[in-house]
Formats: sequence, structure tokens, C-alpha cells
Amino acid sequence: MVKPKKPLPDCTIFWLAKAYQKAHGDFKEILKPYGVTNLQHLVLEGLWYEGGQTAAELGKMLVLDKATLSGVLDRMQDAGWIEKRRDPDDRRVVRLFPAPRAEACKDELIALRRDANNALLSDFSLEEQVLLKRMLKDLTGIKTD
Amino acid sequence: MVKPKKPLPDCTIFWLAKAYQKAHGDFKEILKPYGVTNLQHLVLEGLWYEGGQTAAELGKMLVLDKATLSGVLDRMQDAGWIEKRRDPDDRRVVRLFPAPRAEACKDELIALRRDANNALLSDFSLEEQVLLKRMLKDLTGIKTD
DNA sequence: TTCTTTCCCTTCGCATACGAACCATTATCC
DNA sequence: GGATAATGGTTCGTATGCGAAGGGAAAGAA
Repeated sequence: MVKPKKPLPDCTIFWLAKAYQKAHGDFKEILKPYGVTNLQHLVLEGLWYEGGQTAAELGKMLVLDKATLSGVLDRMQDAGWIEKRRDPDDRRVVRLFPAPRAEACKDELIALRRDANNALLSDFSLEEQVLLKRMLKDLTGIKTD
Repeated sequence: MVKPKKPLPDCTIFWLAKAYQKAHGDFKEILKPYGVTNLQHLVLEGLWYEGGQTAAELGKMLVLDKATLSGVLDRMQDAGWIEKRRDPDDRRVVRLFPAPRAEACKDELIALRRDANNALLSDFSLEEQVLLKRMLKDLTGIKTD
């Protein structure tokens, strides 16, 4: 009795989803002890790269819907990861800054993502790694110049 | 004034997420007129491949958490896409079958995924397409034999 | 046979994701 | 200046996604 081996043959969308779920899930486990989710970690990296960004700017940088960001930022503020400050010049705008809790473990958290990426790609040759990254970027349609 | 161009340089997890989101979003738009979601389409393909599967079997085939499947199957039954039948020999089990509504547009729906995949990969050479698929499968850690 | 374990599925809780509607504020046009 | 448009955020609704707990049923052990 042979079970079917090929669920969805050649469906790249499917394999893309599963590769993402695997990488996402692994990183999620790594982050769990720190009390940060994947998306929250990404937000912190965005703010470390450039603090004082507005939610709209951060959403553009991280390619995230503003509706998604809104809830995430709320939870991050409640958890003490970030600070929200109303812009006095434009009261529609909320400017975002990493809070002390984030600065305290900044280096450690940044290392986690770097290590997770290395682990993810460890089975590939350098050429394959470069090619994979290029193809993934091409798929997103995002121009990085 | 040059805006920062590289959001998260060399973070493959990030690009994997965005590539997935793009492919998923595009396919979602294609499916919208048909009243099916991406996951529901996947479930239908699973059942067309082999009808009468249990939810647990389908979850293994599609690499989906049973908790996720439970809600999806409910909505698909309500929408008339599938039928749930209690197995008389093992009353824990629910066996799943495509409903007439699904059979009616089976060929059309299957073609949609094939076309979406072709569109997704159209910018890559055949060699690149093969390599990408292999690398994605490697990343999932799923063995397809 | 009865107790324990295992299995299938459902439910709950939390966190994405995103379209759409909405409010407040600023910018633009006449 | 005043009507209109554009912008920044929040909120709502719907659909994933998964860990954890729970209930019912079958299987295995004592």
C-alpha cells in the first residue's frame, strides 16, 4: 500500500507558503523566550535602522498594511517595546521610537535574526544562497535599487 | 536627500515572507470572483486528488494544523463546496468529499492555479524555475521522495 | 472487562494579514 | 475663506495559522 507522495506537484505558490511557514515557525520558536513575535522583531529592526518613523513610513519600509501595523504597535507599546509620540507639527502622525526595554537587548535580538538566517541557508552553497535571495526579491516585485 | 533603500538587507526570512505574501495576494485576487479563498482552493485540490480523506489525512497532505483546517472545513461546508460524512466504522472520523458546486467548476479552478504558477515564474528561465522549486522544497524540510 | 492511552476533531486564545469604512487633520483648489 | 481632496490612524469584518486544552471514541494493556 503506497501512500500518495506528491501532494501538489509543481505548485510553487504552495511550496513558497510552506517554506515561509517553516522559516517563520522556526524563528518564532527562537524568539519565544524573549517575549517578542516575528513581526514585533521586524518592527524593532525597522526602528533601530531609523527611529522616529511614522507608522505609514514603517509600513512602507516593511511592506505591511497599516491596519496590520496598528494592532502590532498597540501591543508593542503595551509591552514596553516602543514609544508612540504624537508629532506636534502634524497631529495626524504618530512617531515611533524603541523603548528602553528594546535597547537593553538590541544586540542580542539582532544577532538572533542573523543566526536564524544562517541556519536557514546552511544547506545551500554560497551561489545558491545568492540566487535564492535574488529570486525571492524578484518574486516580491519590490525594487531595492 | 536619499531615502534608505535597503530595509532588511540579506534577511531571507523577510524576503521569503514578502514573496509568499505577493504570490498569495495575487492568487487571492484571481480567486475572488469565484468565491473561494486560497486555502479553500487548496483543500479542493486535495480532495480532487483523493476524495474521502479524513481531516487528519488532509492536514498531513497539505501540511496544515488541524485547528486551522477545522474552521476552513466548516466554512466550506456552509458555502456548499464540500460534504462532511461521519465514518460509520469510526465515529471519530469525518470523511470529506467535494460537493457538486465544486465539481461544476473543477477544471476551471484547477486551471487557475496552473496559470497563476506560470505567471509567477514567467520571468525566470527554466533552469531557475527548477532550482527555485528545489530550494523551496529543501527549505520546508518536507520529504517528497 | 475496566483502565489507560491514543487518536480525531473542536474550541479557545492570540497574532498576523488585509480590504473597507471611518474620523481627524492637513493640503489644495477655486 | 470655504469646499474638496488627500493623508495618517483606528476600527471592523473575515480568514488564516498554530499552541493548548478538552470531549468523545477506539485501541491496547492489565
